Amino acid sequence: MKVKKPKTRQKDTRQLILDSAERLFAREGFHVTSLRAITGAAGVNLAAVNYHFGSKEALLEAVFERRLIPLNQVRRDKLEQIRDEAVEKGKRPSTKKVLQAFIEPTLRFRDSESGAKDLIALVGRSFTDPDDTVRKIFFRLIGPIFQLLFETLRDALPELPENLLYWRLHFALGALAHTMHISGCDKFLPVGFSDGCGTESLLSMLIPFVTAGMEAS
Amino acid sequence: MKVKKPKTRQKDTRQLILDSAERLFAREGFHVTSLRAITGAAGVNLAAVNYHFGSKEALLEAVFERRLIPLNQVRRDKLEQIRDEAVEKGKRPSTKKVLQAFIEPTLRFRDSESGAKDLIALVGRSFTDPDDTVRKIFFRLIGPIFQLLFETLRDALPELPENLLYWRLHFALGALAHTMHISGCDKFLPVGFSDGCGTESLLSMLIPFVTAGMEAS
DNA sequence: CTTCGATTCAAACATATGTTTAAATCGAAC
DNA sequence: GTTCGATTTAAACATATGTTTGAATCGAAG
Repeated sequence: MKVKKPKTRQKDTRQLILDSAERLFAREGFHVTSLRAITGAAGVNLAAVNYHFGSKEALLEAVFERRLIPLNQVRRDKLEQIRDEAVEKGKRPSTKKVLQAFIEPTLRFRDSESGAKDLIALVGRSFTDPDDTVRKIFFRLIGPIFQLLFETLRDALPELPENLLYWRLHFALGALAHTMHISGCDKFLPVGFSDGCGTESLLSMLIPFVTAGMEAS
Repeated sequence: MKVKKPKTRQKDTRQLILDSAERLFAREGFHVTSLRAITGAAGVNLAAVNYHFGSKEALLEAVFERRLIPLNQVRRDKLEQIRDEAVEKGKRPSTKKVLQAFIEPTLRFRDSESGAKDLIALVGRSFTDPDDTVRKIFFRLIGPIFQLLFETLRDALPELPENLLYWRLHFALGALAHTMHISGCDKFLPVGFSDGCGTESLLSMLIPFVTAGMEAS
């Protein structure tokens, strides 16, 4: 018989490792974080990582997937809903609503579970991580939802040349990634930035910013 | 005799190490790049780094300083010129001109010398580098010019609440950092992005974007 | 209680890192 | 040509890393 969880301890160990790795990968970086640091903080044996995940790289993949797959589902649903609504009404979707459909779940996700903030900060940085391992795993998970966002934005702004839309989206994602990362864990917040970095406050500032940028004449 | 007179080899070795380190730090990251990789690519002995710079950390500092100090001087001059002009005319500076004064020299710098593109990409990422060493060195060099940019922007948008200005500037810097990094070296450009990523083209897209975001109602 | 596969554990492994050392080499001033 | 300080060089050093191993331990089924 293969399965079920006859043991209570297995899930615990896997979960403890994932939590600890998520936190440390986000705060210290993937390569700088050692398996000994992860297992030490998690209170499990060093070999547990390779037993349960196979390798450090596979652990990173699991850290990403655990939260990014559900988050992507939410973002996809919202984007498709906006698309359907537009088709139904025979109108183009509003730029602001499209951006909102992507950004809101992303930033709100920070408050959903403990540790989610770290994952969001990690994702914010993975965009431009110099490490090929990190970027490859990241883009495999995030690529399709970006494609959908781009296409929905094209519906909202059909008069914009595609190349310009492409780059403006990049500017917006840069602003979002920076926000995700800098507001993700305290160590990256310079003094004076602590005010008004609650999720709702950030949303009320970021969405008008990127909307205006996207629609700039 | 195309060969330069090797009167003293010191400058040559230092220069070779700086060039090689700049390239590798930008493309692979600070911690992932080993001194052996740097000296190997530079064709100098491993111990030369510690002899000429003292440590790997001091080498990173030298890599930053070599280009960032001159670049900061240009940005400071432009910003102060805009400020003086505004005072002279008794008007507030235009938001677009302020942003332009900071962004234009930054992106144009990419084309100034070979290797500058790598440095710009490295700077773009250092904003949110998880490594304390990198961030500490970076903010020491970049902090004062950011302060000046913030103050000049406050002159341009005095009606904006300071906290909102703070965060909008952060969004703009996020867009800039992302652009600096992604357009800095080819390995970070997904397919399809290669078009229109020349400096002038980027400027003509980025400056209207961040200006509109800054001035959003 | 015994058995057996799944898990945990301490130890070892092979390799890579930044740094140091001490001898060799170079370039010019004497 | 000799001398001397500055540089280069190969080797060693101490430490850290991801991974593997084989025995110990655990939990329930027989």
